[in-house]
Amino acid sequence: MTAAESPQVAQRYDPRDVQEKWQARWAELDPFRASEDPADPRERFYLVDMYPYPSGDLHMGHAEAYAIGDALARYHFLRGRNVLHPIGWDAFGLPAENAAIRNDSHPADWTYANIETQAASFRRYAVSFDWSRRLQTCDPEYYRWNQWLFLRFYERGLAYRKGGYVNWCPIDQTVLANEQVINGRCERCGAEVVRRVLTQWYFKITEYADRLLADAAQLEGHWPERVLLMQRNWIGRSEGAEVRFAVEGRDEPVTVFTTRPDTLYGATFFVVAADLPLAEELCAPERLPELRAYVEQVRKLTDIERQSAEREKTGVFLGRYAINPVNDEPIPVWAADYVLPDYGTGAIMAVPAHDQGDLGFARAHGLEVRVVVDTGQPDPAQAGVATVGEGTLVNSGSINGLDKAQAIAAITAILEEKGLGKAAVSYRLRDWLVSRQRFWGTPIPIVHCPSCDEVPVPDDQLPVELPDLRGQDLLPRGVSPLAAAQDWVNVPCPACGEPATRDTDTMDTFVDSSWYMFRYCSPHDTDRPFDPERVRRWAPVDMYVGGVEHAILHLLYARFFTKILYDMGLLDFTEPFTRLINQGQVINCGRAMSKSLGNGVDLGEQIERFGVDAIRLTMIFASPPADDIDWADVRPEAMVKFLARVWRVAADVAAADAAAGPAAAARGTGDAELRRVTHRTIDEVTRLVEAYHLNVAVARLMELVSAARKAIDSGLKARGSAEGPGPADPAVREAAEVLAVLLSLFAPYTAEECWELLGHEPSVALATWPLADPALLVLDTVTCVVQVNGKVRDKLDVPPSITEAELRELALAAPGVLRTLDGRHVSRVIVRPPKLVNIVAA
RNA sequence: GCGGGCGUGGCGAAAUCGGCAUACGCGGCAGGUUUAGGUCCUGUUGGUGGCGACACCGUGGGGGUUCGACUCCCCCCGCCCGCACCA
Repeated sequence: MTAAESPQVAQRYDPRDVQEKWQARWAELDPFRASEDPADPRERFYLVDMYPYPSGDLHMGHAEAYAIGDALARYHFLRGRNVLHPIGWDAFGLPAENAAIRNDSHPADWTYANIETQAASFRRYAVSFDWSRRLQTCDPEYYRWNQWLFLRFYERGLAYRKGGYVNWCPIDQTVLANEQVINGRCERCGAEVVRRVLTQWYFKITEYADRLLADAAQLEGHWPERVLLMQRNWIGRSEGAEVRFAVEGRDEPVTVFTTRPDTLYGATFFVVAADLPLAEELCAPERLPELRAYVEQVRKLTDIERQSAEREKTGVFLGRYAINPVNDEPIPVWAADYVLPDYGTGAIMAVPAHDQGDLGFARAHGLEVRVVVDTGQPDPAQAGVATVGEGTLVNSGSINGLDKAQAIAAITAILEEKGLGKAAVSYRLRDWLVSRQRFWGTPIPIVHCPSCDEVPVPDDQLPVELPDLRGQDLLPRGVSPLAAAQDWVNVPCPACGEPATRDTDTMDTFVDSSWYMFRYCSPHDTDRPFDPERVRRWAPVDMYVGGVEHAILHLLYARFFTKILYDMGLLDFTEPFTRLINQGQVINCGRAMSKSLGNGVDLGEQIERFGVDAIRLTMIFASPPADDIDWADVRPEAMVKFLARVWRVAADVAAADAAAGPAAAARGTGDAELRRVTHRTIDEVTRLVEAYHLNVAVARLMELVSAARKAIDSGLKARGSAEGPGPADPAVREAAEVLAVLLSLFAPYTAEECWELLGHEPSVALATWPLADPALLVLDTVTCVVQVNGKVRDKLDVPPSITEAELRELALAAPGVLRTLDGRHVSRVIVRPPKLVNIVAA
């Protein structure tokens, strides 16, 4: 029997032909709207795909991410849950602004045009969004709540302004948060970041460092392990002690942080970050010119140069001595750039014998290296390798002979007793720098008044809307373009009414994305950022789908916001995303797609060629969700073929029904063998989807299609001789229906076509997920593998209920076993009924 | 350097608990349909040896535990990711 001969199906199936038809029907049906009815008995499920940045049309990466999210969302819909699956746009940001400068237009033009393009693409891509909740962060109705939240943070001391070293991107002409600097480069444009001293707004995320760390335990097992790990590393908690050193010529002692207070006797010099005002303070007057020259030199270095560990360690002696508090020994004070100004206190006690960085400095400048922990390893002064392991304290007065842990406890106790220090914790995490010197973002709702200083804009004056700037007005000048908008900047002080000026910076766009998942719950609320009642119903997000590139930035910030909102009493949970799955990247020929490599693949083109269903299926089938997909390795045409096979099963059933009159066949009857396959498929696909093994789920569907095909063809071949079930068999219809519903997770158009062919309406989206009949999952015979010394020598068909004794006897008599044994002595028989027997022979 | 992850056919990948390695797909091969090519359909496809029944080898390498190891343990090699003077 061949396709060409088949009387059942003459026409060919092209999945591209049915897309428009179903888009129109779905728009009418609106099947995915989440219900807010508190009386709705369905279990709620909240699934969020990370919202896109509207940089143009959707691309291959979006196609993968949303195919995964949509499959899961549709699964929960079909399981009868009240699913919230919203979409929005991360619509503020630099590219819009740069486009506006190029085109002499307003960033909003570019932004909203791209959003419309993407929205249309999402509809074509058949993603099951609740479109009524769509949000865009550049809408004043959205960003006014950024401002509202900023003011609440401000009231709590969590938003504050301070001067200090910041990361400045010379291309984008704005400051960046620490998290946005990757290997010393701007994460957006790749330019080398330089350090500048500026007064900026910060969110006090460091105050939440411990909670961010502790609550990560709740996410264990539900978030990818590496994301949790990256967050833990980023927060970088270290335990140690603060030690106060008196310094000649200064009244106040200088505090240092150390993780190794046990090595205090080994401190042979003292270093302060050269570019900290403290360095000048500590410097002997005659050494000042030298220090200043050095600092000048340091400033010229980029962060990349400065942080290179191979570089010779430079520094200058400040002509002063600090007093080691445990032995009153004077140690020289140096200024150097290997000590960072913004970690710990910006000053350290240097223990060259037991710290590699300090050792490098000591060797470069001829400073003493004194071993105080005997680790049994070679002398660091000779070997050039600091010893950091366990050992016994030596040269350390009262703590001699103790081990590392004992010594840390002892020294800490001594310091505390004498008021010279205490146990302390330090974090690598810095406060989140949120102000930006660019236009297309949320204005910071603060007014600067000559007499009242910082004055919050009153809530009833929110939103502070952006002024109407466009084109050249937006050129980066090192200060925010907002500063040039005189009409906008000059306002009466909300407190005293005298002339004052608005803060001209805008917020980091990561502020927008730190709480959008709550806004989705009541996106049209005009009185507050979100309705706590509704958020309580939906949130936290049950499933969050997005790329691992946000492992630190967005996810850390969103967790931070959630904790603040919890503290404000607006949420009753402390973690925003219960479960997280990362999708991999779509690459091409082994590399990320890029214009410069010319290996880009256009999503729209792929869809034109193969249709939406085939592209979605390609994404899902290629690999597990978290793995990268190399587009050079996949064959969308194979998916087109598969879809046509599925369709042909449904079409054959429909044709057989038409020939036989109205199908009266009873459910639950028909070919038993096919029914078993169908129900096993239901069972397995359900389990696989629950475990996110979507690629394997598709493989199971392919097997079901093959089984259905065989059942149909064998019946046709028989022609009255009743050799096989044929297309009219109820089991075949059952298989086709199950197939349509299960397939709808991945290929909604084809699923709809099949569902319709099988006589159902209006949409497979309103179908129910099938339940496997347990009776059909039990096999009446099982293949038992019989091994001799671990090698398969025979196979037996046995009933699943076979006893150990019976199976043992059968196995020992199996021909393959007898042949292999060839009279050898059987020393042991391991029987695992009903699937395996292993015979151990001499 | 530190931390983490991963190595399975020619390729993408499967393998609940330690129990038939390579499901499913791609590619290849053979056949059918076709005037031909393509499409489509069917079969086949880890390696070596053998006409064959079969035998041996085989999940990066080496060792171990076990009746039995892709799976657990130790050592090594390779690749990927994160952090990288954080005191």
